[in-house]
Amino acid sequence: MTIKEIAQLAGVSSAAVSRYLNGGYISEEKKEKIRKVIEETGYQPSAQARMLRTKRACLVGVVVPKINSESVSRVTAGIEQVLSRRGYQMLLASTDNEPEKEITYLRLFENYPVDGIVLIGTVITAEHRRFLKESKVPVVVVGQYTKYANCIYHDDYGAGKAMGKTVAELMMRTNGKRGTEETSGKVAYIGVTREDKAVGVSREEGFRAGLKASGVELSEAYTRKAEFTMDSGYHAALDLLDEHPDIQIISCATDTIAAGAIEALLAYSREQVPEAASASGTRMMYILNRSDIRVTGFGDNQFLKAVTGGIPTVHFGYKTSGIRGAELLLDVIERGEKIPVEMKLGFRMVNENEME
Amino acid sequence: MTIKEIAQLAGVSSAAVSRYLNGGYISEEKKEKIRKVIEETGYQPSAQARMLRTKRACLVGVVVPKINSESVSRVTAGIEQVLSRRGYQMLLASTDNEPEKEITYLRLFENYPVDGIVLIGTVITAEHRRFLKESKVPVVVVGQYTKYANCIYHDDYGAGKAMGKTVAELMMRTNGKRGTEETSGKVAYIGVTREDKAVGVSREEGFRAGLKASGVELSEAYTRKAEFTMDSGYHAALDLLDEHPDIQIISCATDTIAAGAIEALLAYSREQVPEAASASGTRMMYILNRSDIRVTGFGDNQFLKAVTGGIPTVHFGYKTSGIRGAELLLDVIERGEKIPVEMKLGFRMVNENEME
DNA sequence: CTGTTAGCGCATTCAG
DNA sequence: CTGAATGCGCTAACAG
Repeated sequence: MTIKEIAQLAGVSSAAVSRYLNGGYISEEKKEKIRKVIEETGYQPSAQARMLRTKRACLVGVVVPKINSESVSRVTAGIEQVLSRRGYQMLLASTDNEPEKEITYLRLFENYPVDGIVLIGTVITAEHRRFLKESKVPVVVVGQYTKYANCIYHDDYGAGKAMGKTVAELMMRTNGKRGTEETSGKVAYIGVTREDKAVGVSREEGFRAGLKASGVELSEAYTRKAEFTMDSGYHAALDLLDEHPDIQIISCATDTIAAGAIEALLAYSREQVPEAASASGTRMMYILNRSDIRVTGFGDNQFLKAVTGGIPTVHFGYKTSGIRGAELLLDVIERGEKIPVEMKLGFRMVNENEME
Repeated sequence: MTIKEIAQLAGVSSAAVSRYLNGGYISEEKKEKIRKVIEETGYQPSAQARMLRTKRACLVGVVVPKINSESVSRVTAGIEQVLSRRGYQMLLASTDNEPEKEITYLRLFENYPVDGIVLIGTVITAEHRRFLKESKVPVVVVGQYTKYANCIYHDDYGAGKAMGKTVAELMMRTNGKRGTEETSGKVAYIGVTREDKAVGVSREEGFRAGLKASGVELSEAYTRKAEFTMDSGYHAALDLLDEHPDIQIISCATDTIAAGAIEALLAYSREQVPEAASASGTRMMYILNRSDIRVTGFGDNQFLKAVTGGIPTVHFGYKTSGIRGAELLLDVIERGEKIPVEMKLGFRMVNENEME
């Protein structure tokens, strides 16, 4: 079905049909004829051809690192919220944490009918920068700082620092000492690649600074790097536990990694007290953490909170960043806003006094 | 930048450039010239215009009910795997569990340059059926049975039945009785809307049948309906617990709902033994379930497994359904396969003897 | 091997 | 108000 065929069937010109479709001048009489033909045929105009002409799609593409993530879904929920309110639709492309795929999908969107792109950033490579500089369609980056595009990011350093302080206090409360050898070296950290500036660098540096401010040092032997997966967190934590029996706290760069760490502690407990657990009579009792080890995270994952009761973590305004990001994008799409924007969003500690 | 401009700059025809781009006959000499111009200008062909011509996009659209879901992400992982291997890319559209949005996005994809569509189905309405029947592009439905399109679905009934039997056995082991009043009425079920044929009907009916086969009856007073969210499961479970102090098992239609139920039990335990918990000295000990209540789910969620140690659940071949779905789709896209296919995938019980 | 030509399906002039 | 004509950027014949 093409607009031309509809025009023939209705005995009008294709232009008339086009006007009918787009609200141009047209007589009631022809309007009715066209309406009927369209109804009968079930004709649907090709969005594709329209876009080739108009250069407007009322569509934005969002490139995300992965699909199954609470933080990502909160951001996209925010984006979707403002988009739909303003008559836009949203398409997603998931890169499965492969930066090269990110470029591929950015280019795909660039040459596809989308009016703008939101990149939920992880690693910003030279290729990324080149793209941001040269892109034909407006882009806003969410979750990472960059000077090559409008961006909205979170105060990862501040959040890390706050968490560092919280952890240090926890240690002190437990040990009743301050910065002595007895306490130092007993907090472990599972981070991520430093290529991720927000999570891998700022968050970790902040964490270190927060600890230090309270007189606690994070020793290198007590740190590990993990991927952004539970499984990776599990292995990192296991490794940590094997090598350092004196660990009291395992702080993780994300709640997902923290979930893996909790899994590791669970496995550890089982190993250590298989008899006690199964002989206890109340089979349904799980010991989530080795009694002297606690886990912290970042991201305020609701799932984790539900099933564990909540570990100390940080709430970022993910949904807000999505909202603001979409607004920024629409500003440049619709109003040609040219002034670059960098926006930093705050955070909120969660469960810092958990189990106090 | 258009192909025409490149052609001028390189002193060749636009057709030559097109051939260069698409691997047609072209002399080394011109090839070199064109290569240079393209490099200098950073020209990128408009995928959009190309598709208008070729009617091929090497792209498939996937409509999903939500983004933050392990089952959905496993399906898309499967799809992506075969797609990328065959040179296709994947775009996602999330409907946030609103069936109307599903139609909207299906129509978007229909008129957008995609070669095919995968619908991860929830509710199949009359509108859906109409779309499936009339769609201009091939569609395959994953997760629901339908006769209006190629579909791949899971044995929800069988899985429900197996779970029913498992639960019944659990009850019997615990109570040492079989089908007496003492045991009947003590298993609760949190289901979902019956509009979802797979999860809301088959799974639940199967569950009932499984229980019945073992002499246990599920009484209506012990069932609740929930959305596909943790929060909804939480409230449903709380309600159940309030009304029926004799519940021994809460079976949930999904692991996500089960997570909510676990959260409810946690909240309950806290309420009931606030002193005991905080006075126990080992602050990090969580009691996940009220000692006499267990929770079961469906879906084999890895996150849940990690942090709880694993509840009885069933593993569906989600990734496999994605793989098969994509293969089916490509068969009709590339080879014009016309024979309709319905594929039912099996399941595997997980943790059925958990804490035996 | 190469350039010219003719559309893909639509929206937009521009004369009526 | 309306239709004929033009072209968005590209590819697919077609004749060189």
